[in-house]
Amino acid sequence: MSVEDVRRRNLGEILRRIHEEGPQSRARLTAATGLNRSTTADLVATLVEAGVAVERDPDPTRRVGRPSPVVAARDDVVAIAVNPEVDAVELAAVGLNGQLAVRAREELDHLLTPAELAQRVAATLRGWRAGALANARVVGVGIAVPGLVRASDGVVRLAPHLEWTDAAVGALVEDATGLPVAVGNDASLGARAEHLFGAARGHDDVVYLNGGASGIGGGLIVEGHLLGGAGGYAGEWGQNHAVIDHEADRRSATGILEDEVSRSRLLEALGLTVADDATLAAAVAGATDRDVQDELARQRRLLVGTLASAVNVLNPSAIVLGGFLSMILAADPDGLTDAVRARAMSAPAEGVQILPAALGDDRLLIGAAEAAFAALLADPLLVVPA
Amino acid sequence: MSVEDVRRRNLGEILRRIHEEGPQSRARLTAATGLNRSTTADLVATLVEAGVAVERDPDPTRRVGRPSPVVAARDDVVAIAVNPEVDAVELAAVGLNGQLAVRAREELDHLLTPAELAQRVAATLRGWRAGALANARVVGVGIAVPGLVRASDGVVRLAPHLEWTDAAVGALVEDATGLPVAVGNDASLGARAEHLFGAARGHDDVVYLNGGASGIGGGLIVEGHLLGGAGGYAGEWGQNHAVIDHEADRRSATGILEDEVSRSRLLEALGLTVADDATLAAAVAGATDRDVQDELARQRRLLVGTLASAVNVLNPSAIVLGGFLSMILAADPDGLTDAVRARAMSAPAEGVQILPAALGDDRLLIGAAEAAFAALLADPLLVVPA
DNA sequence: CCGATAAGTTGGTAGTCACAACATATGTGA
DNA sequence: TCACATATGTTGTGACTACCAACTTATCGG
Repeated sequence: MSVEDVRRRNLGEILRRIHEEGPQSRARLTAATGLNRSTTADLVATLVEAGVAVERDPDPTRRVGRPSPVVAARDDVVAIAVNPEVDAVELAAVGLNGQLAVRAREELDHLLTPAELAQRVAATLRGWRAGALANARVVGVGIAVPGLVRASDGVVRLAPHLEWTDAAVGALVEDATGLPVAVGNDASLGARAEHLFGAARGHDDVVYLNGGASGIGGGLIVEGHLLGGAGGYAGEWGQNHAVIDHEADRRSATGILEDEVSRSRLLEALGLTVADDATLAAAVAGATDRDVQDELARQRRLLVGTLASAVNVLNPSAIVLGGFLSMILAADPDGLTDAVRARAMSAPAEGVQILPAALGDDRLLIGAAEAAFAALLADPLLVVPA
Repeated sequence: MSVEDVRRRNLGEILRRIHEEGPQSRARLTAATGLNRSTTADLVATLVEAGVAVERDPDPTRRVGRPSPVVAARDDVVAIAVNPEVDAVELAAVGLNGQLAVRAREELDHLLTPAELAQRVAATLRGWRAGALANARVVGVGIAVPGLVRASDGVVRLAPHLEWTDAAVGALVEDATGLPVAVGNDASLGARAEHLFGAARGHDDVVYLNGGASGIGGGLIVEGHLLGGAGGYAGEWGQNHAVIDHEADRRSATGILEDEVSRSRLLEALGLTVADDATLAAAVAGATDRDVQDELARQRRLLVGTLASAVNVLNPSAIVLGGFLSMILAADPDGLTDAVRARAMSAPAEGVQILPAALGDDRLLIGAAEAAFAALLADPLLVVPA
């Protein structure tokens, strides 16, 4: 490590703070980083010069002393976030300030191939560059894929619902757009988003589980970092076998968690065939039917086993539940939390909060953009101005 | 981060390398760190001056070029490692070179109190300082406790076999010895030891499970770091509920993993009452009895479920099994590995190795010493010479 | 014995942050 | 309205660290 690395890190830390915490005064940055006033001023000037931050006149405060200028991340520095689904592709341009600048949902009548995805991303980006993003600087593309992703090189090993196997998505999109591309598992990126901007904000050790139509995915935040594992495949809770205390609770032959605790079984109990998450949530909240309550309780029991194990092994300070899992939580928040506390060891359990995910539909796009921003935050001067 | 931090880190990295990898040439350190020759020379000189490293004449090599001096960690810089058990206390002085300088086992006829442990550690240390450690510099004490430990302040929340509850072991031993003390869970420290010097050497993502007489403990290495969790309680696999596919495999009412997969059930199948690990291992290896094979197979089946879940969630590159779990592995290594591969998802499973622990009885002492050395390695100049 | 190779040694340089002294902007109270 | 306290920005200097280039030393092979 050399002296230049110090600057890289300090620039990165300041940029990260204004990115994650929003605009703030130079004085606050000085206090938070422990750097000298003069150093902070110099670093901020460098970030402004590099085109990633702006300084503006201080907000009128009611405090003595010389007002400190407010530093903010530029909203015209953006990452392109992409989330391919079975029946649509969602795209967005997310600013370094955390706001979605543009957003599009392209409905599909067929399954995408990876090559087609690359072309669509490039085409959409061309359109935006001629319009909404005319003056923006695009620093990269982040893609949230529902499947197993080797994060290191952006190869999708297996995405069953998209029917992709060993697809070099990262390389394809890089070629089509000319931009650096980060690819990640959708649930892992969702975990990152909830950690930075959602329910798990401020928690350094987080277990995140998301219940979607196609199963249960997850992500782990360990000491503030998204855990990837050796290959980048970490977080696949759904395929674990559930602990089933009473055989009466079993619904599937295998006992795979996502076969037992599932959105479709919940829909079935409600007598619905299809529903978006909002409709489902309302139906669950309004249900008084005994069958529905029983099914909710059954799924809750199995979920408790998984969460208690996670508490014992990982000792998180927060567990965040998204998708239909948050509805199971909402049906009886204290009951679920108490059950997990009772089943896990007391020391790790006493500190854990179980929370519903706070970010809505934007979660995956924000997470994907975050993956694309990672390089810029690690070294704000590396990415040269357009 | 300031320029001085750069030196701290570079000093720490060099000291860590010679500590973990053993004596090596300055040239090799230069290549490994990417630093300049002159910088490496300067840093090594600083470490020698600080009394933590020595430079000696190069080993005769058969290579052209000027020989490079060999840098080694000093063996007279030691940490005191302590492992309180139910019927004894094990103590050792472990050198920064990784060797055990002195070792003692003090048998007990009663359960220790935390205060008594502190007195014993202080007394033993006084004895050593008058003898074997007369010229050594003791930098700290590391204690491996069989129980839940809050690593931040060294409080043992619960150690059922020692009958300790909320015991401020760290503070007591600090007062008694005047040295900085690190306290950790025994299995977690064992994981660290196996990671640094044992079976998991070179693996950055490791799941370690140890089967002892009192249950199953574990530790997690994530990206090369020991995972502590929010409170420092992470790694308690034993209290998880096992996934029991066939009711015939169940032996306990609760289905708690360490009640099902247990050393005592193995002893029972073998018709033994007590045995040390070596005896047990020999008995397991030599057993041809059908009942023993059945019990081994049953425990193996349940262990497979736990390991497969760990693979899905954590995607480790190695799983290390210690204690009687390594005997279950040894009875059929390929069978266990194949079963885990078959049950876990294929992408994370394809890269995982399941290995027996390589360190013997010294594991906990080495892990405990490592915890005590951590401060010195983070900042080699912080700890002033005695 | 000489050339090739590899590495140690030395003196100078550049980058980075800290610090002190001074300047500036705001609120408070007489 | 004005002096003063407070908080912060600004500027120039200094200390620390690693890098670099040039030189020196040690070994091997022919």
